[in-house]
Amino acid sequence: MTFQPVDTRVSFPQLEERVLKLWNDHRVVEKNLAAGDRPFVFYEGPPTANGRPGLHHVISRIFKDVICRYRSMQGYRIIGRREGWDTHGLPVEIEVEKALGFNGKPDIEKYGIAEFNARCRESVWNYIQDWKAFTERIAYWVSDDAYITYDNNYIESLWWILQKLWQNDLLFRDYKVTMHCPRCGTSLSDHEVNLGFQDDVDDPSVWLRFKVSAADHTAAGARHAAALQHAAFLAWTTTPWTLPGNVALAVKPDADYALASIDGERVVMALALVPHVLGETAVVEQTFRGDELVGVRYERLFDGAPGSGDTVDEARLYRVIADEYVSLEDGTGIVHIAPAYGDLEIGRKHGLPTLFSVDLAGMVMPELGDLPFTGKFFKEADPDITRNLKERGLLFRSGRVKHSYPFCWRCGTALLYYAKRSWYIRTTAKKDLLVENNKQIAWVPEHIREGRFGNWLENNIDWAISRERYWGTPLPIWMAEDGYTECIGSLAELEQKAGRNLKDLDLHRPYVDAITWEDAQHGTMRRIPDVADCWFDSGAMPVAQWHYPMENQELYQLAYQADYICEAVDQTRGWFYTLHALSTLLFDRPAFKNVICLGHILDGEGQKMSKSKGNVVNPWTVINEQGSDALRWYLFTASPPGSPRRFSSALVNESLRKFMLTLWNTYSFFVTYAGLDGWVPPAHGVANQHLAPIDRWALARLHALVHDATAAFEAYDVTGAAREIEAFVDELSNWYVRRNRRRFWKSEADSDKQAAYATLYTCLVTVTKLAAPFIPFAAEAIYQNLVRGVDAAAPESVHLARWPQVDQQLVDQQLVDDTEVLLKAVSLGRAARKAAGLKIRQPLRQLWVRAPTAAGTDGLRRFEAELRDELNVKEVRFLDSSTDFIEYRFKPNLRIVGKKYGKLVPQLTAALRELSGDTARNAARAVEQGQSVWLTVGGSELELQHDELLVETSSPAGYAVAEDGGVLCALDTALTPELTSEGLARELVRNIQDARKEAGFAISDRIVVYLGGADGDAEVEAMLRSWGDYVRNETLAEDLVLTAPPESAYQVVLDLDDARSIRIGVRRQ
RNA sequence: GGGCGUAUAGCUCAGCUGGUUAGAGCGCGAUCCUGAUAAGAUCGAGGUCGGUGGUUCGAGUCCACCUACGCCCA
Repeated sequence: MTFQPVDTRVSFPQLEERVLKLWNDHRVVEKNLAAGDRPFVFYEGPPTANGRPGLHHVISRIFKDVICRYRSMQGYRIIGRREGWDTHGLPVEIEVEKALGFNGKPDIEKYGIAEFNARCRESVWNYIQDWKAFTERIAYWVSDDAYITYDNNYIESLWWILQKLWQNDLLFRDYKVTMHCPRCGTSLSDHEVNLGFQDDVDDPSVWLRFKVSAADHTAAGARHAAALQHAAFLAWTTTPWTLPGNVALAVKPDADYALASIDGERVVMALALVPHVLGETAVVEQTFRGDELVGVRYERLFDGAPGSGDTVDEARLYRVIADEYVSLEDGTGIVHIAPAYGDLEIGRKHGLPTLFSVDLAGMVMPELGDLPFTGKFFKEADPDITRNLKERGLLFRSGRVKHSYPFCWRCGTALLYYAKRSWYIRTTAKKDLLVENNKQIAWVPEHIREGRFGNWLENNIDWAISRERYWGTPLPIWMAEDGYTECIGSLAELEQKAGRNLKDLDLHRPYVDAITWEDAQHGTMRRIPDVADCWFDSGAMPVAQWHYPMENQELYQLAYQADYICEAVDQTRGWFYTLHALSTLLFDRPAFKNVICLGHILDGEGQKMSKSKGNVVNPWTVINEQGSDALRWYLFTASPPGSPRRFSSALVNESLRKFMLTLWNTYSFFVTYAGLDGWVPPAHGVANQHLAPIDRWALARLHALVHDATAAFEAYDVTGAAREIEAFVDELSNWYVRRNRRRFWKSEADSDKQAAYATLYTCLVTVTKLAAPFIPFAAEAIYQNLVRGVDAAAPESVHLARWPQVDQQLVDQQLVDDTEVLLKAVSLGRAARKAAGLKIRQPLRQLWVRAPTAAGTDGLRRFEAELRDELNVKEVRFLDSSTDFIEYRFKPNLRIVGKKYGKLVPQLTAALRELSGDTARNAARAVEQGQSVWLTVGGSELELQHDELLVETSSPAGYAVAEDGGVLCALDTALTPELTSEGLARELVRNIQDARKEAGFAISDRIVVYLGGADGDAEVEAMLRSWGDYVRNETLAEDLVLTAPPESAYQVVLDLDDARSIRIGVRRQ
């Protein structure tokens, strides 16, 4: 039993296809979904399947996936890891309308709701095959057991929720301003309204007098009523036809208002706007703060008409209110409020009634009384209304204005802002709890909680839930002619009302509309025609996905709150909100505990990807070329999840090369040599005492990684965890493997070699498990070979294996830190060589090295062999302050000193700079030994602690030096003939190796080497006398011949200097 | 118009509660190292840390305002 050979020229897309087959053959997904004991609850935010999956779906699905995989490896059973499909709503209807060539609701009604809804039901599955293939191919592991929002069971649960809200007085009927087309007789969606905005629409612009009433001011306003007698409020509007709907005037509470006189009359308006509106001749008599005017009553312009069935509280009408929403940008700073035609929110906030002036056909209502413009179309009534007001002395000024205004995209008629009866969920009733519950949620990125989401909750308004549409969850509200309503909470209840079996009833329109019953008191009960906002469908999924409470009561007890959800940032006002709102309203608790909120994916230029721009990246292209793992890794590591990211396949390629291939090649290296040696992991592991220091380092580093990656995952810091893993793989490959290659090559199978194998094996297996949630395919392939290949008892998939645990025995932070200093020293040594023009191949006599602290230098001592080898020196010496050939420089450790000495810092820095010679050396010694240093600064003596100083060293003469952050490497550059000779030997070896490789020889081929032109060269001959065996050994040369190579040998030329060269030939034995 | 976020090298990103010479990877140039590697190392070119002002001994970091972009809302 041994490992399968691994090709370094791997094709990840092909490998992934093979892994998919393995998972299918062994039903791994199924087993994984069923595994675990402790519950971990995940909620799937349902996408709509009526479009092709794109890159943004990849990112949200893999961020969902990675956390579930991690938890699963920790032994959790993931509840709710299933598909979910959002199937209702206007976008679906629009698609179907487009396909049928329809032009709005009348076309649909003519076509028939039953047939139309049947088309909608089909259309949501247009791309389901794409979705299924895509989901499998990116390894998003969910069960097929999807919840579907149009399902009867799902709808029944929604009814239960609605009834519960109803019972708690949280579902109510009130006006809602919609954009209404008077000609088509229908409300338009936001989307439709946006289609029909026109700029530069010519409209009237009128300034009006609202005369202060003689009496009946409320207490607050009464104080100033006397001063305001015979004055009028000035207000401005571009829609005179809304004036009969006026119920109040609004001022800005903290703005200044002026009582001004002009041409003998007294008017009230915002002080700041007086010069602009009244001109220079106006005289300000008195000023008030806006909120001082609250309650002042004024004379109505017209008698508006209440909505049918409404009773109007006269006392609340025609008074000044104060609201922050009032702007001083234009107009007079006093705003005419007509809730029926756009100011409904403010009306509700201030408890104002709603009065109408025109009907749904856009005609001025006869209820206003006998007026010259009664029965006219609202736009055409404007001049008549203006004239009427002028005749009554209420018009202050009039003109025309150009602004933007919405028109019906279908028929071009000016739209009406119109308050219609609508159904609301009273979220404001629990606003404080919404805010409180949000504080319990852990958001990634954190700022969403207080920022975007928190703000949204602070400004909460009631949720308008009804839609006058067809393809949606029918609201289960039945109403009698007299307005009596009942809310039905289940199919059983409806059956009881209807008095018959409804098991086969499709709960959608129009079928449900046909269910009526007779109420003894109120007569025939009919369903209201509205359907629910489809955000209600998805927001209710925690309940409805399980058909609770009709089914799954026990399951629901586990799954009533999600441990984790993840969607893109646009869901803060969408799904995140509706989940949160419904959970708080129904159960007083947050719906989810942790949430990752993803930024959007942009194209390479930072532009939003959209079909019209043609810059949409098809995920399949990337998956087929670079593989799902590479794409996943890129998306996990490239930037923090909450940031918008520019996508480029070049960067996916970088992930592939930088991480995937580094891991793969390390794995391949291991398998190659383990295969040659027939090495398999020993049953009882490797005894600790056989581990080399670098093995201990690798294991200490590994367990630090396990700790850090686990901690990052626990904080839902996916990117952090991935970046930790990437850093480790890099060090494993470029330090551990590179340093230890010879231990794997050597022919003796001693304990040292065993230790190397065991160490590398442990690192690879462990890191593979850590990487498994991120790159499920490659991790599986590696695991199958390294673990399953030699241990039939191991879990059959890495995704069924357990998450690695930190082994405290192996943790050694000191060793990890010391190695970091070593790596730094090695890097500096190379820099020093580079600066002196000395190749690494040329051995040097001596290296001097020091770390910033004595302890650091001691840490380096244990790596003397590594330093010698890496930097190719004969001897390593460690510097301390007793060495007198270097100069010391000092800087303050600002992090500590800055706070302590404040303004003294510049002088202190200067004083330290002055230290030199023996004074400096003494100070350096003191710092090294942990003693304090006395220094004269600004005339007084300061005692500086050893950690308040940073010591740097400068170059001794005759040495090649590099220094950074207190680490110093100094190389003795003097060359002896022996050193030169050895350098030449290594140069020769390198050239012969190159020639072997270029000639295409196998690693184990024995060869003959010809050295043409070397015969008689004293330097070369001397070198061969000392180093001939070394050269033969390294290059597997049976023979070194000092003659020109024959034609049959592969040849290269090694230049010794300008005049001399060796013609090297290699030939297989 | 409001809210939130983002802005650091040609590109993608680090930069902890303010602190020492602002870093990494990719790309570019040069050199080196290399019989696991599509890799690695060193050096170099490339930064007014979006702008202006402020607080501070000291600002990429904190504050204010502004600009551009993105998202959401109006």
